[in-house]
Amino acid sequence: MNSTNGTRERIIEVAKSRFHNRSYADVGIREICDMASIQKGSFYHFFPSKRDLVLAVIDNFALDWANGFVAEAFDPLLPPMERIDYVIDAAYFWQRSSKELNGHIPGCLFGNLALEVSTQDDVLRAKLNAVFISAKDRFKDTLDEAIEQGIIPPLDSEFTAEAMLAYLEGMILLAKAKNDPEVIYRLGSALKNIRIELNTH
Amino acid sequence: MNSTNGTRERIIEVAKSRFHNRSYADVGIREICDMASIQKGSFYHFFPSKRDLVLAVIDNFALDWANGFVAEAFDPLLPPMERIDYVIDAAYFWQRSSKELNGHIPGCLFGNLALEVSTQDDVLRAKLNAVFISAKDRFKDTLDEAIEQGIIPPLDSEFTAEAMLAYLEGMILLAKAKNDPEVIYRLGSALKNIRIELNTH
DNA sequence: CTTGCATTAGACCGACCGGTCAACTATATT
DNA sequence: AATATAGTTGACCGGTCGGTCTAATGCAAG
Repeated sequence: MNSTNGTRERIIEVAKSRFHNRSYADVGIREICDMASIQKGSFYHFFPSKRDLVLAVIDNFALDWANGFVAEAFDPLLPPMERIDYVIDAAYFWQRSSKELNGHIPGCLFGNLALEVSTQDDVLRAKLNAVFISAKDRFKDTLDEAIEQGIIPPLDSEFTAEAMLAYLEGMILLAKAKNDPEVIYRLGSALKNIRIELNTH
Repeated sequence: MNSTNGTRERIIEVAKSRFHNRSYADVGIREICDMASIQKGSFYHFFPSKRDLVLAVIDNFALDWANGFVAEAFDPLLPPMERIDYVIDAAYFWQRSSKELNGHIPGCLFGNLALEVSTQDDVLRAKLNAVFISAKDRFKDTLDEAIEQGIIPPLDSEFTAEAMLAYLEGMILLAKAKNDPEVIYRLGSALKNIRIELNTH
């Protein structure tokens, strides 16, 4: 019943890597097929269009992410604010090792795609936004826990979580523009001190 | 001696708008020529390649920026920390009015381009990075002034400035992904409280 | 009026784009 | 063994890509 060769998975894996290291528009179906050692016909057997592929890639990568370093960083056994430091560490080491492998920083796939396609495809944009929302929620839960335990004074955990995500994406953007992972290392310490007070609106 | 028609300037203006609202890869020479009401021959008379065009667009936009809202926001007559608030206001109103005009948030041209091309073209990346560095320097000068006047406690102004820029770009990224300028409004208040202490390295 | 140069026009190029299609093969079910 | 179906092949499609080229303009100086 299950595909034996896992061709579909191979396509997604190749596309994920290519999209992440270059851009959605710059990577063609032909190239993806070549790298997955298949023919175009096979590709279109599994995906109706390039757009459907990138949709699947986003799902796949969001899952990787959730099960991978996000699960590690937001480990409930860690003290809440240490989890936030862990996020920085994970981002730093990931970008650094990517640079060692490929010579350049790929940045965040979701951030890259969001800036590339948001103005052109609202469905894609919404899907990317959903990933950001779930990332924000992780931060929010952590902040709520820290407040409850009296580790940090009360704040607007919803907005602060969003602000932390913004700062994280911004650091990665700047690191990519500099092609220097150390940016994340240098700026990371400020992440957990970001605060948005309650009732300022 | 000077070109009368300003064809070159028209090309840059059109390209700037298209690149900003869509993406570098997605906008073709043909489309730019159509919108500038010229033929391909004219385009290639002024620009050897599409890449040279985007280089010129970056220069042009950086100048617009420096003379426009950056000059306004970093007005030496304003109290230092108010300048930083002004940056947020400017970003917010700009994105909001762009959305009213086009239905979507274009984000920051430099951020968009940086994420799109940084891994593919090192010269382009370096040019974008230079724009970010000069933006960071504006923040740094402001912070140094605020410290000197005793308005804020001493901090690492270089890194804090970089962190502020990262946060700004991150907010814009998230706002674009949500297609909602209010993100900038909501999160903006945290910008001027970002701090990176001295000697933490 | 002529020369010379900057600018413009638009046909044209090969390459590649995303996508289609009919034929073929492998595999599982009956 | 026969059949159905999932997977695969590779030729093919119209269209667009970035870029070239030649010929025709406009215009200013001699």
